[in-house]
Amino acid sequence: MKTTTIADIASALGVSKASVSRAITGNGRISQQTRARILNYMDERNFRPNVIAQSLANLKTYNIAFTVPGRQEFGEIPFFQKCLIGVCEKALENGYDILVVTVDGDDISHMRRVVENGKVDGVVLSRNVDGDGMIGYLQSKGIPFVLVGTAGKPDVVQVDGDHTAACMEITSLFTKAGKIGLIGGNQRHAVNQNRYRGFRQAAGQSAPVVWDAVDYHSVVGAFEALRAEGARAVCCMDDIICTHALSYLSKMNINIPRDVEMVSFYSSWLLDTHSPPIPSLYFDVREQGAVACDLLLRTMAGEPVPKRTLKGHELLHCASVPGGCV
Amino acid sequence: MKTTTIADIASALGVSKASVSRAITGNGRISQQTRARILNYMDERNFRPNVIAQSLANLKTYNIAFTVPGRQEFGEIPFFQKCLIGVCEKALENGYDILVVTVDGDDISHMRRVVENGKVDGVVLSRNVDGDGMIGYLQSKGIPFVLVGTAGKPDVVQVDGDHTAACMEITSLFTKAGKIGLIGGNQRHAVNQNRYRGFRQAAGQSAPVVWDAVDYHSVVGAFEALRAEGARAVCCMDDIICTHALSYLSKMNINIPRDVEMVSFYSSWLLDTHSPPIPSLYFDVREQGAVACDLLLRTMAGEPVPKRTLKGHELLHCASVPGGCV
DNA sequence: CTGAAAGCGCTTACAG
DNA sequence: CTGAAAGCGCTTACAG
Repeated sequence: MKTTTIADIASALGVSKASVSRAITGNGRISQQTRARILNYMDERNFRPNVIAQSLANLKTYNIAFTVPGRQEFGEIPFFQKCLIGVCEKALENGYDILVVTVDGDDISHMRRVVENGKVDGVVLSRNVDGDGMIGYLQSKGIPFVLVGTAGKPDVVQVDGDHTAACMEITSLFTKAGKIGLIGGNQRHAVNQNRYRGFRQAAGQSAPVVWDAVDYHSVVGAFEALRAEGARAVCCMDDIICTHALSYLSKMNINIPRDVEMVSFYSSWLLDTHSPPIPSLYFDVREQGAVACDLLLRTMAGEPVPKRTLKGHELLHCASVPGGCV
Repeated sequence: MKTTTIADIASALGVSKASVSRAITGNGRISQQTRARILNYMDERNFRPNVIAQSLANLKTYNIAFTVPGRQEFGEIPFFQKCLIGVCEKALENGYDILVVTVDGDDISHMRRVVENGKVDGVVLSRNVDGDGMIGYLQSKGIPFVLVGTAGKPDVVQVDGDHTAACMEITSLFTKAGKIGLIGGNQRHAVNQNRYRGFRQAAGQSAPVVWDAVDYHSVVGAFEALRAEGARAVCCMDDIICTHALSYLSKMNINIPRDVEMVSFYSSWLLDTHSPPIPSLYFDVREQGAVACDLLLRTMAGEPVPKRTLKGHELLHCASVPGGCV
């Protein structure tokens, strides 16, 4: 079926294409009357202007790129889904759509293609890995972008939970219980560095830490190492690590809290229903995505925006903290 | 900075825009020599044609829509991420990008907008919920689409795991153990209906089933109801249900396999590391996404494709099946 | 307030 | 094989 264009509706109404366009965009001078008549007619026919043509005329795409890790690093956590939804919600509200761009390790070729093909007006980065050239590339292209997460560079607009403060807060609840250890994840991830920092601030320089626990076996190894150093409480850097650890505890009949205290720096429905529930930190990732997208849109509109936005957290399952929370 | 166009490179090389275009697309007659010269020059300058302009000229967008549920139904499983990655991989290979479209309950307005604005050439639907008007809408618009999942309508191109066969297979491993019960999820989901069917085929008409266990408490209620009916083995329709159940068992000190056998119709890294590991079904969702996208691309190219593609599954943790697997 | 015309960057018949 | 021209569907100065 032939698609109808503004030319069709113009001739049907006996006006010019220009007037139709003005009715649609609201730009330029046009009488309320003819505008209403045109809009009304379009509504009846359920006409929608072709966005591609608008894009070409305006040199804007009404698309925003959102990065997700490629197949290797995807993981089993729904982080990216949640963030994506937040970004999507805000984008759709403003007439923008989200284009997904996969990033495999340090390979940013997909982003290059999308940017250089002129398919997006801006980008939302999720979870920055230090060392890939993404940020430098986007800056060199002068394309607006916002990061959900943390980057060392202070000139990058970023939105994140305050992991350092949150981890310090939850860790400090256990400092009187005895020695505390930390099972850390991938050391390259910026977010893990922030969590580590919070842990150190509360637990002190001598508290034992094991990095790069990325699967069941390395978690078990880390846990045993910490126990060997006399840890009374074990902090897990995220919910996956914690779940692995809990599954090991259950297998070995190690009791919480009698034999060890467990803490997680990241919540999960799994930890909520564990018995006993594990104290953990909750961040609203969907909200962070929405805020990031909002900042991006405002940047694209030329408004000034704060460089660093830190969203709050919640402390879950205080009841499981010996002595309770403050 | 002024963006460079094919006109720029044409004049720089002393040829016409038409030749440059022919060099890019490979369409039309052009000598190997000038083609190579043009391509070479473009490479050096790292020139990429503006896709938006190509879209308008070709009346193609090189975009594919991928649906995800909006914030209410998102859930804690990474299903959509995984599927999305598969779709993305295949799309990118073929020069297409993925546009994310959220669907909230029965509200398909976002899809309408994207389609009627002419922003996509085709769509990949994930997880169909019977009753929303999505399929009917897309058919009425005549836009090509493929479903990852199952729909009742035989004229829809669909890709899915063979849940019915898989659930029948795993259920039948427990039929001699005694009475089997099933904890079901949302009854409206097509995939759940398929799983139910497989369960029925293996367990028989009299086996007890409880539907709509959607959170910890309803799962516990369902579990107790089945036990009250004398179930020796309990099948969980997915990994979330199963994890909730396991967490209840652990709390109540109910032992596997002494007190009850547990089975899950959907795998998860959580079940893998549970002690003992829970027999479960594994489907490669990323692959399903890739296959769906491939079928869509072929449909758009006018090739005939099979209406229904059923991908295989794996049976995980047979060792936990009493008597082992066949 | 309204229309005719040029332009966004590319493609593709149509003539050479 | 190559170029000049028209066209994809919309927008926006520029004149009325």
